[in-house]
Amino acid sequence: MTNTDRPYHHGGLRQFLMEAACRHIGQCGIESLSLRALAREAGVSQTAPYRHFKTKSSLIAAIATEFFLQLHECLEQTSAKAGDNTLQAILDCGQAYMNYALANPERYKLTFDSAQLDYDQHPELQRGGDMCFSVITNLIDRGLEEGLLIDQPMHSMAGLLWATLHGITSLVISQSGVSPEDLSDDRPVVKALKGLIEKPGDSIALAIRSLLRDPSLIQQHARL
Amino acid sequence: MTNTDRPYHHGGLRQFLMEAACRHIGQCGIESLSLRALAREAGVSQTAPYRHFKTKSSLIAAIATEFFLQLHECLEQTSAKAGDNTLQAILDCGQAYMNYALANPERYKLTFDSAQLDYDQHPELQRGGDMCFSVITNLIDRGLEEGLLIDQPMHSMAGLLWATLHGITSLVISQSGVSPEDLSDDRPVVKALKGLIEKPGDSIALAIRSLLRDPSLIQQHARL
DNA sequence: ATTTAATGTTTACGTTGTCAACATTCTTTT
DNA sequence: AAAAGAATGTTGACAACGTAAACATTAAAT
Repeated sequence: MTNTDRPYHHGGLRQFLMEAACRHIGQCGIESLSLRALAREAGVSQTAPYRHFKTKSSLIAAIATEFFLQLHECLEQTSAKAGDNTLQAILDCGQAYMNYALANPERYKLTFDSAQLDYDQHPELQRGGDMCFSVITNLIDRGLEEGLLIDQPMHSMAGLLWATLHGITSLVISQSGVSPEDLSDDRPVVKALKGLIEKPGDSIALAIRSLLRDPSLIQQHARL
Repeated sequence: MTNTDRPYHHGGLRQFLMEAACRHIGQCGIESLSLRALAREAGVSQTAPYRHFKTKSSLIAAIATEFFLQLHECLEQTSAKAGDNTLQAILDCGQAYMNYALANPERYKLTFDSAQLDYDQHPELQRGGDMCFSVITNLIDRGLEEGLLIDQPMHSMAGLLWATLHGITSLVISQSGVSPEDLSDDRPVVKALKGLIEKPGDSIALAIRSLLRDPSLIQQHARL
């Protein structure tokens, strides 16, 4: 007999666990996530979560998958808003990618953490990654068709763009405990990170410059 | 009384623990690193490691610090080898960064994992990062002085270059369980990663193109 | 009304990180 | 050479975790 008045069936335990886990991850990080603690918070026994998730890892995979779907939705909307302006769409999607990730830093980090997630065991994670990447590849395809981009393999340019966005985002997140106000000393690393944090649009624009057939086009979007 | 013939004093336990931990991390990842298991391997009691490291986290920080120092050494040597050719030095250091990281993927990942390491608690980690970054900033400074690079803030360009190298490296590492032979299906994500793995030099060259005052200079180093 | 399935609970195990107190031996000081 | 101090071990203990197996309750299906 539990010590609460909650009926025997929780009724929405799976959803509760995912939401509570997202809150915990956002506040305390993945390292201290504990199924037992989530079960206590839900007011159920410590092994009840195992009725909804085979393992702790399964819960984490579900959270990462959901994050991919949300990120994809955000990128699709951003791409659609830019209409026919391919360069604008690429810039906006880059900015949106970073904004979304930086609004959910722990979940973003988690989603690419091979210590926490085995993509081979979770095809839905592979599909989620594919969906997000397809927004980027579609825009690179358009850019190639229009002659906007240099004549390089689409996958190389899409891969580099993704790697750059991922790199900026990851570096900012890994230093996320340090706010811009704290970054007051004059260490070069700190100044570089401050630039990435405060003017990510400029960094993204500079990165995209490498893909442009006419690099001067970027000057309409950033002072480069 | 232990069940071995080892004298009471191990004699080199700290060094043993660091080396054994590096081997373990390289083979099985950070998630399953256990001080008790390392103590067993060393033939000492399970709390002996706490005479050399205040916490498990202290051991991990020591490993990351050592990695930074080794990476710095590698970058300094690579930069020196290129002599006066700044563009070549930047390209070579980019390649060296990736090569070194990809030869030690789990330690590289660990070194930037904010879930494992609190840089504020370990100033030696901050110094290690500063040292490595200084190789990059020195090269960017030279490039600016020579008129090789566009007229942008040094820290922005150095930050972007670092972020790009970090992004490529991190993405390749997070998919490191998938070898190029396995990447045989035609998913765009897989093709992009394959490109990053097989021709990192091209990706680095393409990225550096964005910083060059004369982008055509990169054609001497890659078919772009 | 009965059966099945979903979703809870209880009991248990092995493992972990870490603490405090004590033990041994190496180094330093007198 | 002896004593004191420091370094580095050991032992006993605690609280917590993830997970498994067996059992219990109730919601849904037949």
